[in-house]
Amino acid sequence: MSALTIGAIAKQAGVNIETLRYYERQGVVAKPPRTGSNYRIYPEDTVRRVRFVKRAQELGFSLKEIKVLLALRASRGARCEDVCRQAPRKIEEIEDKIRSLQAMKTVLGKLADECALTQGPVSDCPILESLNTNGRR
Amino acid sequence: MSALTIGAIAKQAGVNIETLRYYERQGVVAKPPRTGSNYRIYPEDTVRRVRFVKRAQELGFSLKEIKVLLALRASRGARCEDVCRQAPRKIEEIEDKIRSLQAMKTVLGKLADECALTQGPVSDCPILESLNTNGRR
DNA sequence: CTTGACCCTGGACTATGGTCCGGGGTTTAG
DNA sequence: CTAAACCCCGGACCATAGTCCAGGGTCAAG
Repeated sequence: MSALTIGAIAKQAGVNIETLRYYERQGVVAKPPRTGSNYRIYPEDTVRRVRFVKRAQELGFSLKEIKVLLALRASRGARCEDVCRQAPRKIEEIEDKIRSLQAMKTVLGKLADECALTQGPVSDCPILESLNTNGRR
Repeated sequence: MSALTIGAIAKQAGVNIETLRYYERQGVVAKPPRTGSNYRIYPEDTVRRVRFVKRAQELGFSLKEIKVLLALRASRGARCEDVCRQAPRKIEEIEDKIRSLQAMKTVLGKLADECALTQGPVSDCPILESLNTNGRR
């Protein structure tokens, strides 16, 4: 039920074995205990943690940032508030990204709408016009 | 009013000169004409284009993707629709990113709320609990 | 007890997105 | 005219996030 080899973790988490070793070097995944023959043996929930890392990456967090996110738990001497104070800052960062993406979506959406009304050649294309700068090549 | 040197563009767009030359190599910024002494002279709107690139990058688009975005205009033989068909796909990608970010924001927000109610030591911290896996170092 | 699947390490290699450097020409202000 | 400031190119170098490889040990089935 516990004690998985690196290969099993990799398979379950959908990552390369090398990636796990890399994460270990980078400190985003705990150094697991070793068997007598020096094999890593991971607690089962490592899979969850790796998936968390992957998810966070998809959201634009770097490994360094993810380490910070996870370090929310690492401060052994801290009190809950010390840890949880970090959350709002991260939330704001996320909100900023969302706002930026929404702005871009709006722009693209508007252009696409205008496009739908324009049956002409490229020269009339609203998207092209909006990106209009100069010729490439 | 037009004809800016690379240094002027860089300054106005807030990027390094090297970055502009790099963008040129990568094809995200048009190769500008040269003076007799081989200096690049850029049309003024290059600044807008570079800013667009920077903005798009902040939204998680790679230079390659940005090239595609900009290539919406490059297809000389295409009609408007051919170009604008690309937009919805990009919009969906953006929406996916937004959804992911919102999900993460929700999770973080919930945890932060729980945190506010928890005056205890780290051992009681909801964030730590949620990230709970195993010890590092 | 051998074979294949798995694991170990250290180091090289990849791609992306720049950034810096040397060596050398140009332009402009004093 | 000269010096500072600017530009050119090619190539090295950096960080991030992996990925691969060589050379070698381990484990489980037959």
